[in-house]
Amino acid sequence: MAAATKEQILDKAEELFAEQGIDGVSLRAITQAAAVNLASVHYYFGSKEALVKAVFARRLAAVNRGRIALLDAAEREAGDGPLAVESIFHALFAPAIQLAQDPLRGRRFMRLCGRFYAEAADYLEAVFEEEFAELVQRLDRAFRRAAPHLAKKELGWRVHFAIGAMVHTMMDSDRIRRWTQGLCDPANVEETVNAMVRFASAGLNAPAAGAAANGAAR
Amino acid sequence: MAAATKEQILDKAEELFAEQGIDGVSLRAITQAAAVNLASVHYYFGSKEALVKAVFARRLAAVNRGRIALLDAAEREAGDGPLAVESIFHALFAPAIQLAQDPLRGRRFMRLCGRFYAEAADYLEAVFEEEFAELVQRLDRAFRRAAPHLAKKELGWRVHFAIGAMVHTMMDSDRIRRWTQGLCDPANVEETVNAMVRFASAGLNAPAAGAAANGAAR
DNA sequence: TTAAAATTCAAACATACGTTTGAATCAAAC
DNA sequence: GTTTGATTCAAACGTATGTTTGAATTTTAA
Repeated sequence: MAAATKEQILDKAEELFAEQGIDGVSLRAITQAAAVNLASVHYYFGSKEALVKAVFARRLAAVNRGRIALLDAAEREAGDGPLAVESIFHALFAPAIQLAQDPLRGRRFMRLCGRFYAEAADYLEAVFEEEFAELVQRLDRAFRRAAPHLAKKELGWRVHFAIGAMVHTMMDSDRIRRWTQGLCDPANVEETVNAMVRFASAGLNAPAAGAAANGAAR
Repeated sequence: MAAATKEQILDKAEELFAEQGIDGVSLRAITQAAAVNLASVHYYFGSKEALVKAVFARRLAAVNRGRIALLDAAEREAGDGPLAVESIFHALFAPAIQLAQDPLRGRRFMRLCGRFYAEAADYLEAVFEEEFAELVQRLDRAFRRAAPHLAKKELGWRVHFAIGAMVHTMMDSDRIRRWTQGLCDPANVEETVNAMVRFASAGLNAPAAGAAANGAAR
């Protein structure tokens, strides 16, 4: 029963942070929900800030490891041939959206991840830079290989937009469901990822700047 | 010098909220930055919550009015002919990104808008629903007209993703600039909106679910 | 069983917060 | 010049926060 307290704190913190944001949740709320003593947080983590980092690090590393593994596999499979934009986006999206499959904790952490990324709290920025450094490099190289016809500027914009689509989906998975009366459900991981990959890939390969609007062509 | 205090409070609150989030900013910080007395907030607004709503409402209504005006113009121009997806997205994106043109206040509010949308604070939810009700209906109708070949589900996903791209750009306009070493600059409104419209339009018109990944075709 | 370490606990600490108060100051009207 | 209302001000209120403390309790090991 030793480390159980630590885990319970992490679990409840993750849950409450996702629901109410980091600033909106007090240590008292966390410890009460976890049925542990208030001082336990400082005993195990040292400070609230350290707890936030721990909550964050517990899952993000795994997600990014999953992404890089998928990227490895895609590049290995492509060999010397062309690398599909679709497989890069799949590697980027799937491990994150996958979190939604755990109906309780995963879903909440997905939301929290998006929130962290969106809020970009001061003291988390460093963790971010470190945690994403390798992935960013890998993605950059992969996209440049998969879409060599794209100017650096357009590639930058479009990858940025694609990440926006992902983060938005991670952050508020309920809005899309409400808005479409349940038709689009982020809990359906495969469908969500596929829709996202199709959207992002088509967006990445959009006609270049010069082309004028040409209506709703198929 | 009467209403000047009120405006100063709104300005500084907007600025600080955008930088540090709503919970992260105290009334003392706001009033000190605005060089007004702490009690002024309650004198003019009644509570912090009311101040937040005021900050929010001051600009969001204008943005959505701009969107609907552009939508009106696009539909009028289209007449009975086809309505271009591009012009719908332009109506949705441009008034929001336009905020970036004001190098000080607008930029900050753009970030704040994204933050509001992302955080979706409890007591703002109602304001949101009300403020966006008309726009959502108009967009829904316009997209169904411009892209009648799309299934409701796919349309839902893709519009959701496009909004994600926009919100992400609004929320952290610095990350894309840093990431691309200044190549992509959201302060360049026209370029940003154009890139976003191209991306979203191509994403909306992506091939349907059945089509397998076919590499980086142009 | 006993000693030592790890963990839990209730209580308090200092600080920061949103809010309220009532007097002081200012602006304009008579 | 006096009066009235609007505005500003310093100070305090009550509460909630993160953190610390030191004793009580449990666990571990010999």
